Amino acid sequence: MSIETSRSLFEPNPDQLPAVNHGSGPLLIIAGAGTGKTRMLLGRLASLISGGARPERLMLLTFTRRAAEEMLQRCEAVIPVSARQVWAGTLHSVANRVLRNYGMAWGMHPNFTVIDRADSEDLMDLVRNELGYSTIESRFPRKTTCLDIYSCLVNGGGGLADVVKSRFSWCANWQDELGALFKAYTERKQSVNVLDYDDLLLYWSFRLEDDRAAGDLDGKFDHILVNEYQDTNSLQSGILMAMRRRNTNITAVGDDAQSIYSFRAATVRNMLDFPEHFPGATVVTRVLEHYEQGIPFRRQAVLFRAGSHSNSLELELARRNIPFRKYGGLRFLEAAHVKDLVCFLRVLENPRDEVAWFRVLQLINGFGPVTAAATYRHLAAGEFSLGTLKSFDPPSAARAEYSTLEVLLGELSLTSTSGPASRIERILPFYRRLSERRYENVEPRLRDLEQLAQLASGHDSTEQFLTDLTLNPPQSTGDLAGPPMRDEDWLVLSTIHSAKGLEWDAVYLIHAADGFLPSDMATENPEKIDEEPRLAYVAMTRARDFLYVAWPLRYHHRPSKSSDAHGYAQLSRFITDNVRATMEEEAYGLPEIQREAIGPAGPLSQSVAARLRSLWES
DNA sequence: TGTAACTCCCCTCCG
DNA sequence: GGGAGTTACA
Repeated sequence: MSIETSRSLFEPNPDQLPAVNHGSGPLLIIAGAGTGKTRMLLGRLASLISGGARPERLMLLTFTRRAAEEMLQRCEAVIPVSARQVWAGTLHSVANRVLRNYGMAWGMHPNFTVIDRADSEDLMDLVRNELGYSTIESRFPRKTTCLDIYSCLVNGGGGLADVVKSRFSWCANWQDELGALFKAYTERKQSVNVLDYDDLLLYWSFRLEDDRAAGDLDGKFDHILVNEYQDTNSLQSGILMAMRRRNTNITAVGDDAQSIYSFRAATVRNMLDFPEHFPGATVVTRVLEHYEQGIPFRRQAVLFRAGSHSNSLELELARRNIPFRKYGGLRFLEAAHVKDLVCFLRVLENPRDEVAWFRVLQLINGFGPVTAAATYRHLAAGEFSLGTLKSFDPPSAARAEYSTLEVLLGELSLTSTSGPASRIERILPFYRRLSERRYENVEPRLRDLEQLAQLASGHDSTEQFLTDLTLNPPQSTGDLAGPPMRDEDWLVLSTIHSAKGLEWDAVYLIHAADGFLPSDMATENPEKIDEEPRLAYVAMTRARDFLYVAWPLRYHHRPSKSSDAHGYAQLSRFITDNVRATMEEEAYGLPEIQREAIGPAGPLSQSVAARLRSLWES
């Protein structure tokens, strides 16, 4: 990257100077889309460092991984060494860092495993089964719902009764059972030494309730900078307030029209209340935007509401050999075979990890939930020493495979094979035999696993590798059309949520039709309905110069199993043609499918956005 | 009693 | 492709 371009990533325009050069004390910057909020925040960071602030005493927080990645890259381009010392990343990853650094002193078990959403659901399910709730006649909420309620409760505050009543009213009959379930879930996490995403924040937050600990931690950071502040929930803003109990240097930027994370209990209130939470705050509003044909693929993006909305488009793109990358939707780590292998590593690292044991053990033919539970009890009786596996007696049909597994785990626990990559290499042959029985076509799966080993080779310790994988998972690799590295140009497909904070020259918003956007899944209460126009606003304002809003004139219902279902195919061909035409500088033909196509349109997208805005501001 | 195999049904968004 | 529910087999 040349010096000019890297400088321009930071160079604030005159409008932004007051914010960038703000002295001390709390500062809130409210600005709309496309006004360079991130640039302003990075400009401020650079100005703090050049003014003598020590990078390791600065915290730079965001709410999505992509935003964090982008900020870090831009940061490193200008201040390479210093940027790496800044405590930068998603709130969750910084929480992890805080807990790994100070957790021991706070009496935490040092080797905790961070579990992702799917693992949390499995653990919740385990506890739910034990309490006998899964066999109750009238249906108890399913594990996903249970975890949603739980998460809402801890992130948003308020009591169980309130949360259930206001957001999960169909579960009102189960309030007592839910309370008992959550208690058991919490205790179980502690006994098996795992932290879920919420715990990362909760542990941090609880620790801050202690005056001395809070004062201590507060004193370690001179400035805290927060991006996308409108997406904080009350747990998160509580942490920020506690971190600024004495030192009041905090800078937050946000856009009240862009709050789209209510399912994470985020509330715009936090931003509106900023001046109250941080007395003496300076509030800056306004600002600017800028401009710039023959647009390469990578400066174009196709956006949609739900991951599955692009399925047919992906086929069409692959058929025409247009390279693309998809963000959001199914991730690498959610693939069953990747999870299997990760669970091997997890039991080696933390033998108390019940969920991981269940997964590993049930790979064996003849092992179901009951035998797996018996094995775990046996392990527990032996203080979780892997050696006790030998003395467990499995059903006869499973004996041979069980003993292979037991020997393998024994070998892997030796220090000579402690690196994650070498462990994966040793597990693979065993896993290959198991998966040839389970899956039709194992080759692509095994390639994924080699990719995993590749990824692991960058880490010395298994614990560090597992944590990194959970907090910063790789994007799906199977989604690349054509040979991935043939050229550096690819089209971006992304859910609207994952596109937040990013911009492209040309944006195609597809399935802008009732039931898709707004989504028919989001109608249970007024707040969620309000959020849909905000999402549309976010999607449209990702476009710098060209915005296309497209939807099929007709959806076919229920011809299931066919990729032509739902009128997707026609839409897909239209988008594919246009993406290519845009890249080749041909005419931008607008076939009949596009009713209210909106093109050359920096300002126009803004005006449409403004019109939408009036929907919820009135 | 526990496991495997079959069916049907429904498929958010984030860390 | 996975979850929930049912059924057949050891």
